[in-house]
Amino acid sequence: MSAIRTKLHHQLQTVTARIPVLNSTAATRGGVQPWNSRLRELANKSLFSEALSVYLQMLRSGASPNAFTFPFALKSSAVLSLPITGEQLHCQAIRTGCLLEPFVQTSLISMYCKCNFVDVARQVFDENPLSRKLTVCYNALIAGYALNLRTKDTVSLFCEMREFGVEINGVTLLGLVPVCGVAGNFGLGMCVHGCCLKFGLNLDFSVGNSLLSMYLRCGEIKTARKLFDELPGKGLITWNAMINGHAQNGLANDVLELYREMEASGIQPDPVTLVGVLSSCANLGAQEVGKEVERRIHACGFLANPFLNNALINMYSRCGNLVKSRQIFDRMPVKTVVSWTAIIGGYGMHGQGEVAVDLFDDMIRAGTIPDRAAFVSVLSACSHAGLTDKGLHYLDTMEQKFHLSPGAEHYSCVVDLLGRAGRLDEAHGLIRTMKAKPDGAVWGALLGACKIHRNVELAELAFERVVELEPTNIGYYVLLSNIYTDAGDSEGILRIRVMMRERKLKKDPGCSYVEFKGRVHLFVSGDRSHPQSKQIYEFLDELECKLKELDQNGMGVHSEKLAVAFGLLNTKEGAEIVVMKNLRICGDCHLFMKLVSKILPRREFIVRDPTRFHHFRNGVCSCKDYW
DNA sequence: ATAGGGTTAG
Repeated sequence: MSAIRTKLHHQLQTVTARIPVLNSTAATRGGVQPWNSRLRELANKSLFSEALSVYLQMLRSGASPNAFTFPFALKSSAVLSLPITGEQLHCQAIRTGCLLEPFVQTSLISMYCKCNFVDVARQVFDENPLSRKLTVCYNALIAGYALNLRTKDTVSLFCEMREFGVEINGVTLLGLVPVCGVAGNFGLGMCVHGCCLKFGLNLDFSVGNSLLSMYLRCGEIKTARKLFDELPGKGLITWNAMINGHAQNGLANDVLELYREMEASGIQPDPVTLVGVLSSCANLGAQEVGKEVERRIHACGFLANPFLNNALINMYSRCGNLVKSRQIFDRMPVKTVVSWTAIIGGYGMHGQGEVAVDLFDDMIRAGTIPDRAAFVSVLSACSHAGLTDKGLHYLDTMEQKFHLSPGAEHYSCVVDLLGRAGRLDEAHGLIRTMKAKPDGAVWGALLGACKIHRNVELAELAFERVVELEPTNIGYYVLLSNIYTDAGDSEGILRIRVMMRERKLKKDPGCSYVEFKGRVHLFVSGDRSHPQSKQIYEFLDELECKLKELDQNGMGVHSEKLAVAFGLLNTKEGAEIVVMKNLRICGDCHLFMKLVSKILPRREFIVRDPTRFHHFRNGVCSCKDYW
């Protein structure tokens, strides 16, 4: 921090030399008032860079800034995160004798906080005794500490405020919220909620919104819902907090429902709303809802919003519509690393690893610096497409060229990569020497590779580790059990079964989702609650009969494939995507789809299993390595 | 006339 301070100080001195010395004649010549109203106008319209250039024009014209000028200019440099400009303003406030004005003081503190110079803000706060009498100054600094997640400083300042008897208002409590949303600080959040009740601020519109997002960030969905229902006025931000909070907790179906509720309540969504909805569509494979959102984006004129475009690319990629996602990507005038990552991930998921890898190289040529997430997408593309050496090369590049230290999420891709290629010892060696702590996914990837290459000994070792890390993940028990099955080791199978019983682990019932006409239908194995389940089962029986004729091995049809039947039943009417979640990727599932496509050769449908999409057209699947 | 807070993508 002191190094940054020194650097800033140096810059401050150089710019101070360039600042024109203001004198009274200059000030009277121009008159500051018209400049101030122009500044206010621009700042109110959020045109902050324009506001700053107006400020510069004002200086050039010879007018002297006064106490009404600085808050606007400081807010502009805060929003644009321009600490150097902010320091210049600080310096000019000193020269013009405006520094001790409460409004200027508060704006300054806030500006330094927003530019991540909280300690400089603290200095400004400490240097002026007036600060300790003003709620607004405390509020600005508390919010600054909280945003930088400095829990201790945030809380001690809040306590000091109470000790000195400075008035606490809604904004004070709002400022505290960011540190409450961090895992482990939930207790603090409860205290803040308690304070809100104590000060009678809990029904304040903004405080309510803030508490809501705090609970959602902590994963306290039920508490959030209760608060939401109690809030007297629900505005755009209330709905946004709710929708995005649910989206981040992976509750995609609830998001779609909330979105409908929001529309019904007559509140128009903004880009922030739609980003959350699109991310849920991506997770559910709900392309129809996604398309509806896209139409809305066009209608509302949000087309230029980069957040929305990235969310659209992600949604179409994950829903298997690579043509659409590529179109949007190509049309984006400014592509960020997030845009590239979304499109690379899309191609990677579909087994088009070569395209993904080429795009990654294009990105680097275009001068975009990849971050850790971008490397995850390219490494996983390599592992899906079997581009072993390419993947190893990227892992190397990541460290050597971009100075990013790979995390467990990167190593799990590379272990998968080596494992699939049969280089099990190298994969094991990598785990032993990797710098990050191996997590369940890393050992799980090795276990999966042992299944492919039938290595029981290494599988047992990997299983031991993975079960230490994720003792309740049933998938790994099933995987080892299948390895024993392949090896004909009936004792092994029994051991796993006993272990699962001792740990009270039960296999979750298989379930699938189907999107149909903007609704996502959930099917659980053995469940007959769907209103159309009678027709679905009849259709399933019909399918099964035909399948038996074709299938000599007698694979049978499980009820967890209900969703597939439902999707096929409605294909004529537009069910586009059949999402098969939690469905084991085993031979019979693939065979099932193959047979279904023979029975229904003219239907076109897409099946998504947990790792990729399979597009069936005229009885043929587009995925090369599918059969 | 001027200050402090809450919701966004991979």
